[in-house]
Amino acid sequence: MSEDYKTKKVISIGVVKELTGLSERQIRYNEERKLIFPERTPNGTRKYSFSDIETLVKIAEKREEGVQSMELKQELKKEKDREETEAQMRKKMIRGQLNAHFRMNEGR
Amino acid sequence: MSEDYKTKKVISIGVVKELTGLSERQIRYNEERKLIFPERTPNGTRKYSFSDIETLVKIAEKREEGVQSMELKQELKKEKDREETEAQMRKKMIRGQLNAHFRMNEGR
DNA sequence: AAACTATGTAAGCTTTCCTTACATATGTAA
DNA sequence: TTACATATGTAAGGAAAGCTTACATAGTTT
Repeated sequence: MSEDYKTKKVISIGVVKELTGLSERQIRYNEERKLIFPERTPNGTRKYSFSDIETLVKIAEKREEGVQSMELKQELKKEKDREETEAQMRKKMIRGQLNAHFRMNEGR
Repeated sequence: MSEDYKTKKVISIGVVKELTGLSERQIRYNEERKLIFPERTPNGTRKYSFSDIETLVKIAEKREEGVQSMELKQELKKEKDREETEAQMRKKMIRGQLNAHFRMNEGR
């Protein structure tokens, strides 16, 4: 069992609708504008992750403030980049610590 | 958004089938035997959590070893009790630490 | 004004899910 | 051994959920 409950795409549109309060139309429209990327089962049913749901909620909030798709896309991209950079940083830090560790125990 | 991705019941039976490799028949049967407890939407569609899926996999493994529902129920109950006890313990420990903390800063 | 954005809604169709019921192979108990 | 219990398959018929396409519309941008 894969373990990443947050990003695994297992939720169908009806539940997404429930959890976000958005209409199916709105949910699909956000896909059309390339703001979310559900997967599809072999027969065409869309599957979303909890992460997608969070993104949808953020989008809906922004849109209420008048922000539109193009800008939202920029913002989401920036956010993703930032997250990835942070993940990279963490990785490097761990590697650094490991290196330090092995240098310490070097001539064991 | 509630945060507990592992226990939130959002997955329909088709996906559970995919993820576990069990037949719908088997999945529903385990419910009949009171080994899992999916929720229902207002219209009767079953909704499972990742946690349910993990339970189903455990059940399937045990059954292959010839263990049957009655015993499985006992085992699952024991496991649940154990988990709850552990959660309790953690709570108590935290409370203990908090108490200690406030005793330390007592006459502040 | 023309084009674009965001959303609603309807039609028609396919897929998914539900319940009920019967069949069956094994295992267990009377 | 006959009878019951367990675990699973499968089929029928119906209801719910999902999909695409298309048209309508109120604002916004160009």
